Amino acid sequence: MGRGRVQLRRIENKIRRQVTFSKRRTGLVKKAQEISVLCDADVALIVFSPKGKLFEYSAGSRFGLLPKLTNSFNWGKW
Amino acid sequence: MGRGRVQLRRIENKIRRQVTFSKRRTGLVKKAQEISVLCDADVALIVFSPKGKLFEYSAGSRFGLLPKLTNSFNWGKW
DNA sequence: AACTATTTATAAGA
DNA sequence: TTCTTATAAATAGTT
Repeated sequence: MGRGRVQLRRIENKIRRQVTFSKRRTGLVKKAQEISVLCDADVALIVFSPKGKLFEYSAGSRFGLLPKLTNSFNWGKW
Repeated sequence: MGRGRVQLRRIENKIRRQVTFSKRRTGLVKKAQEISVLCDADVALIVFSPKGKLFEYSAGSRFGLLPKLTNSFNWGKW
């Protein structure tokens, strides 16, 4: 979507990669919210930016404790 | 996207809800794959259909063991 | 399951 | 980074 077609490979330019990450993370969370509401589905989404910053969204009783778990767990970088 | 605007609330018609779930689950996984590849991000997505069927996608070393964990864990319905 | 009109997401630019 | 805009992509309703 946008001015050009998407090539499905890592964006090498750091700035472009960060901008794309920011835009797509917003979109992905929105889609996760929508399917959970529209379809009454339990959804968990956890995303780490290339810099290691955590973003998440979850809905539904199965994932009630997930935010606490993800925040207390030491994910490290492996 | 489509012939009408989306109202962000539970789709009451069971058939329509299932069809929408199927379409949007596919789209959501695709988006998760794309951001992981394009932006070099670790991503975990876990979705339960209204019937309780598990769907998931994960990418990146932080989530290397996630498929095994999610499959062995008894999620139940709470 | 396919189709297609339309909405929505977003790539590039300002 | 926030807004705009042209265009690609997703999908709601239909067949």
